[in-house]
Amino acid sequence: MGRGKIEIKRIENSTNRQVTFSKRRNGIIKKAREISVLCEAQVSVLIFSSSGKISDYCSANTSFSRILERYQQNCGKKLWDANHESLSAQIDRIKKENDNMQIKLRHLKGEDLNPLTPKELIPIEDVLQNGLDSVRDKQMNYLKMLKKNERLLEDEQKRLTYILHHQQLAMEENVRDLDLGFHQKNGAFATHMPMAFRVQPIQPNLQENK
Amino acid sequence: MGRGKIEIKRIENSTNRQVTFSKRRNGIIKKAREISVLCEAQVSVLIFSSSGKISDYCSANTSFSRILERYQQNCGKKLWDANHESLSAQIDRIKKENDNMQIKLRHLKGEDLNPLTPKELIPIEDVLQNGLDSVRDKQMNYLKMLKKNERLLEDEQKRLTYILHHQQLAMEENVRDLDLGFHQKNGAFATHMPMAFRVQPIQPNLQENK
DNA sequence: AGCTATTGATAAGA
DNA sequence: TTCTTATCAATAGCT
Repeated sequence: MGRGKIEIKRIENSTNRQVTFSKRRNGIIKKAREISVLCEAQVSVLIFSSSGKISDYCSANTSFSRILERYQQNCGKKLWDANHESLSAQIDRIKKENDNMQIKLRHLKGEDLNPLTPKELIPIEDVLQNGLDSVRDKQMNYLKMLKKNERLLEDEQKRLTYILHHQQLAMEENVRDLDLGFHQKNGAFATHMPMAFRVQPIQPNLQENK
Repeated sequence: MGRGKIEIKRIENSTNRQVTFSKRRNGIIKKAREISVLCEAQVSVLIFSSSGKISDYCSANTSFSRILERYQQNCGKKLWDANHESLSAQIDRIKKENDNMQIKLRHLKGEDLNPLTPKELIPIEDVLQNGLDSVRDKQMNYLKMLKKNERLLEDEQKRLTYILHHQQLAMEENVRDLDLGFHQKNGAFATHMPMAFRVQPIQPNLQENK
């Protein structure tokens, strides 16, 4: 069909090949559409050009997924071996791992110990003992830390009380100064004020007189 | 192309439809083969007739799997949603489960306890204590059983010794009888033999005089 | 299944 | 890429 008959073998001329690809691809997809309408067929067509361009067709009344699934069911061939199989294998592997961990967990919880021999109980006991030691060690650390914090808070409280005391002394002195009247200069007056501003309740590390 | 033009719509006559399907299906597959040879294209065609008959074509230089994989990679569409997705989801679910168990196991082993609060340490401690109690309980049971077995074996040994003793007595008596000559009947002679056959070292439960 | 008149597809050229 | 068109291929209706 065309101006001349052509042999069915690779078209060497690249441009020609590209053009022919385009035309024939359209033809195939048109045919696919026609047969699916005329004969109520379900058709899926996937075409990759040599340059990697992709074209596809799928009957209107279905989807690629459904066609593939149906194909696989009907003829037993595994279409997506690579993917499906590897995923299945992965699932099996993880499930196995899961089961093993489940068993270990159960054993550590003291469940399902009956089928175990005394020899198998020993490592379990060791792990439990170690775990218990670690947990209790950790708890002791927390306790120590709490006590330490308590001590620090006490110290801080003492410090604040001390500062408060001095502040009060300073204020009392100010009041006395005011009572004496304004014969003194501001410069002298100011020497007492910094004491009040230097009280910063929290952040003992920033205190110069720590 | 044919003796008359036809509209592209469902062919009502069933026989006709079937025939047309056959012809056109062959046509499409032929076209697919041609384009794949002429243009170095990779082509996949799947066709289901309305009666469920399946036909397929795949370029010689590749496979369905590869084409599907390539298709999925190139155009992002997920071909096997139903399968692939569900498998992926399953894997994710199991992996999550796995991770959780792994964490629990680590905690029970006394690892990775640092990020835990004291409050979170308490149930872990409880589980460990329970597990340890169970394991040690089990070990105690085994010990008891061992001791019990030991006692049973001792009893059995005593019994055997006793039987052996009687057997020896019987044999001595037999020897004495033989020395006296054969004036006695076999019946009387036989009364002593059963003692020997009744010695069955193991299986104390089957013994009448247990 | 074959046959063949007819329509459809397309190779080559623009 | 698209259009045109001469030519070949596919196939509808029959047997």
